[in-house]
Amino acid sequence: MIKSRIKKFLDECFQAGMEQGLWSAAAFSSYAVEDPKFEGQGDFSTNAAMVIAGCEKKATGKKINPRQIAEQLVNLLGRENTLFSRVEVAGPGFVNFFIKESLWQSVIPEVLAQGEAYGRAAEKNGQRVLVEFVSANPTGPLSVGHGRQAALGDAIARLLAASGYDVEREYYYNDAGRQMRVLGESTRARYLELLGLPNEFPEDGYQGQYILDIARGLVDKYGDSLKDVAEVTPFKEAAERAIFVDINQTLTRFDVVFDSYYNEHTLYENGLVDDVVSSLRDRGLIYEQDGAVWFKTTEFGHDKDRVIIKSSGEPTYRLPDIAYHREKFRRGYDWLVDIFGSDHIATVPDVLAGVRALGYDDSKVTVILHQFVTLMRDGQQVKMSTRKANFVTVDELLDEVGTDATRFFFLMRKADSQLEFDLDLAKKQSQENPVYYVQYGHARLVSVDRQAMEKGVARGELATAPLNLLTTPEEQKILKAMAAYPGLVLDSAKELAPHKIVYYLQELAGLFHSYYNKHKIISDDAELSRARLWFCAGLRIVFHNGLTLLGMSAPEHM
RNA sequence: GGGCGGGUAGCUCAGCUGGAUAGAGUGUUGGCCUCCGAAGCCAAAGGUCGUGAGUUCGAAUCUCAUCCCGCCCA
Repeated sequence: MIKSRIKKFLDECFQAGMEQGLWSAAAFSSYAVEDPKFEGQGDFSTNAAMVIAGCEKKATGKKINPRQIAEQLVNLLGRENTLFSRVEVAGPGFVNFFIKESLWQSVIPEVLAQGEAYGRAAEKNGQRVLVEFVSANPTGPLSVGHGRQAALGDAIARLLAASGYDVEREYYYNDAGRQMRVLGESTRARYLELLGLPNEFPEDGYQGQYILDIARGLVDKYGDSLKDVAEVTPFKEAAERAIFVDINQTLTRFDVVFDSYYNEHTLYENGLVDDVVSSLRDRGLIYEQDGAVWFKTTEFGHDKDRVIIKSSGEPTYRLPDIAYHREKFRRGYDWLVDIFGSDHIATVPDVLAGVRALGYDDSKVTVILHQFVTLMRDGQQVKMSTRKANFVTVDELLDEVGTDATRFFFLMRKADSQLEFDLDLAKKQSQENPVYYVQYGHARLVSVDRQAMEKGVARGELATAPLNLLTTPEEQKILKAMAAYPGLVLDSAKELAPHKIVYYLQELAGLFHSYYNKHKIISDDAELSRARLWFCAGLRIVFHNGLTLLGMSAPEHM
C-alpha cells in the first residue's frame, strides 16, 4: 500500500532530522498520512510539521514555525524519488505528496493477479471471532428490524473474514419462557376456532395470519384429536417448528448462513446458569434481599445492584445472558461481536460486568447496537406493531424490492443512525436508486468487454499492455480509488462499519460513469484501447469484490 | 428522573481518533444520445454543522451546559 510506504519513509526522514538535531523524538510517529480533501493538495498529505511544532512547544517551550519544519521535512524527503513526482509545503504547514503516475498504474497488475483475493488479507491473523446476530425467538416471521441486523451482521462477518479473521456466525434463541407459552396458547385458540369450538384467545396473544396458517396445518394433520389436550406443548412445538422453518427460509433467501444455533435452554440443562450463580457467590458478588438474588454490579462501577433471580425463583434475562457469554469465552474465541437492536442497550453493561466478574476480559466483547428502521411508503411512515402483527416482514421486503436492494439499503447507514427505508425508492429501477447506480457500473464494464469482443479488439497480454497511457485525470482518480480499496476494507473491518464500503462503491461508480461519458474505451487507437481494457478489467474486479463483501450480486447485465 | 443514540443543504444521510475552501445522493433549474448500455453525464442554485459558552495556532469534530427526536431503565 502506497500510504503505508509513505508513512514508513516519513518516519525515516523524521529520524534523520532528529539525528541532525532539528527536533526531539517527542513527535515520532504521532503524525498521520492522510487523504487531502481538495484537488491540488496532492495525493496524500501529512500534518507532521504541525504536530512536531506542537510537541516541541510542549516539551521545550520553544516555538517553531510549522512551515519552517515543513521545509526541513521536504529537504529530507527530497532524496527519495521512486515515490513522488513532487513534494510541497502548503497552508499552515502541510506537506503534500504528489505520487508518480506510474505508481498508480501499477495497481492494475496487482488487482488482476489477486482477482477475488484483492482486498482480502493475504494471511489469516490466527484470531477467531464469533459474530452473534439476529437471535430472534421463534414467535413470528423476521421483521424489518431483524432484517437490518441480518444485513449488518452478515456484512460485518464478511468484512472480518476479509481482513483475516476466522469468523463464525451464531444465532442465539430461547424457545422456553412466557413468550413461547403465549405463542402456544394463541395457536391453540386458533385451532379451536377453526374447529368451530369455543376458545379463549390470550389477551396479549400473537394475532398474525401466520398463527392461523399453523393452526390450519394442525387441523389438516390431526383433525379434532387435539381439542381436549390440556397442555399447550404440542401447539407450542408445532408453532415453533413452523416458524423456524419460515425464519430459515427467509435467511436463506437473504443469503445469510449461520454456522451455529445456540439454544438458551441448553444453558439450564447443563447447569451452567446455576454455575454462574455459585461462581459469583464464591467471589462474594451475590447477596439476597427481599427474596431476590442480587448481583453486586456496583462493584463494577454501576450505580446500583441488579436482580438476577426474582423472588419468584425465575432468573432475569441477565443471568442466562451472562452464562451464554461465559460459554462463548470458554469456547475459545479471541473476540466476541454482538449485534443487537438498541432496545437491548440496558442489558449490555450487566453482561459485561458479569463476564468480568467471572474472570474474563470484557474488552474482548464488542457490542454493536443499531438504531431502528422506519419504513416509508408513498412518502408516509408505515406504522408497525408486533403484537397486532401489522408489521412488514423481511420476506415481504425481499418479495417487493429484492435481496440486493434490501441489503444495500440496510447497509447504507451506520448502525448508530436511525434508518429510513424508502420502499418506493428501493423498488425503482431507475437512476434515483443508488443500488442500480452501483450495479450498473459493473454491468457497464462487462458490457464494454462484450463490445470489445464483438468488435474484435483484443487486449492482448497484460505484461505488454501500455498502462503508461492511462494518464487522464479521470483514470488517475480511479486508479487511486482502486489502490485505496484494500486499506478501506481493513478500516471498515476495524470499525465494524460496512456503510463505508457502500459509500466507497457509490463514489467508485460515480467516477467510472463520469469517465465513461468523457472517454472512449474502445477507439481507433489500438494501444490505448488495450490499456483501457485492462484498466476496465481491474476496475471490474474491484466492483465485484466490493459488492460481494456486502453480500450483493455483481450483475453482468441489467 | 437516569442511561444510550441522533440533531450537518428542501428531504435522506456521510464526515466526528481536532486541520487547508463543510460533502454525497435525491429534489429544483438548465443542458447532453448519427458516438462502447441515457438504469448514464455536465452545469447552476441550495448551509448560523440544534443553541450558548469553553479548550487552542485551528472546532461540525474535544469539554460543559441547554433544547428537540428516538430507544431503554425505574
